[in-house]
Amino acid sequence: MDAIDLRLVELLRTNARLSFAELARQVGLSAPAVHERVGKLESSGVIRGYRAEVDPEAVGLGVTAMIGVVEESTTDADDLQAVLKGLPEIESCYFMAGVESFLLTVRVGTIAELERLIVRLNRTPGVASTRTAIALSAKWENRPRPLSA
Amino acid sequence: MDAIDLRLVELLRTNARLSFAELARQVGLSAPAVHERVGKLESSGVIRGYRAEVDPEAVGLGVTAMIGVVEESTTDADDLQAVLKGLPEIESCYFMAGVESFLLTVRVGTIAELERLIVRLNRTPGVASTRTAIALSAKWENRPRPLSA
DNA sequence: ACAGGCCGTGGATGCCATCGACCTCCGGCT
DNA sequence: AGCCGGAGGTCGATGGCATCCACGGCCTGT
Repeated sequence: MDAIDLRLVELLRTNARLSFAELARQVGLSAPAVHERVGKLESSGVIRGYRAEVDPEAVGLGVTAMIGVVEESTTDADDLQAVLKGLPEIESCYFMAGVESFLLTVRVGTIAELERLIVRLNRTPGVASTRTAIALSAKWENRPRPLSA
Repeated sequence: MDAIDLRLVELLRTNARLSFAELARQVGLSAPAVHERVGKLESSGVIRGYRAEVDPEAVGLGVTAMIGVVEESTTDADDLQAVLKGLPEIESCYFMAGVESFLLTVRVGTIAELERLIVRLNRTPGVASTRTAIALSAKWENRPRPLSA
């Protein structure tokens, strides 16, 4: 993980579809060398995958919300996590410090769908309560931070 | 935006580095046809870009937190948003319903860095107060939701 | 019926991905 | 010091891919 690897990560973070030849030009190595480095970054888990970033509204997921989940004290967080994983509306799931054990970012098509999701969450065993905040708009999301280090 | 477009979006969302030839095989069209469709999806804004997903710890950003920002009533949200945009630690920024006008997801290397960021936020004009919650771990992030519609 | 636009296909061409052979540097051992 | 082995690089070759272009079929409105 040297400076060139970091540079490759940054380039791919900004545009995951750059060709190896183009990456090679940017970092001053040959294409096979870059190919091998990127392969190692992938298999070592530094690069987890490549995602197209899509306008959520364009695919019918215009409603974004954050839901804090407080657990019942009797239950196991792992069990609850497993249940949450089965809900496709949950885009991200963080285990948090604080009263709310989980913070979920959720993407649905309509407010009605959000309501159904909240009801379902409150009914699932292990959930004591939820608190949801609705995003009116995303100013920006998943902005890649310049990697200086 | 027909079923084939949706399929292409879903494929690229899962693996943004698929070749046009491979996409073509998956959807049953020719490579040039797919090339043209994807080009239109990009220029119409459905596809915003392609991002490598990186293990944050591997690039020295092991601390994730969510910060709610409540605005002073006298200030303009746009001005505050502009200031926030200048802080590279802020990965995502949502304008929210509720007391906290903005919800930020933040990525830093150390707790000390987080502390400095919070202090800076509280000092910026227009910010009345902040509330931060620290993520102990990310169970999953930016999971692509299967697009059935 | 027909003209025009949209969207597709197929072929051609130059670039790219990827493999293998080899080179170079460096650290550790004899 | 000299040697050995490994890591990581370059170069050249080759097969596949991206991309341009000409062409054709189908829907739609006249």
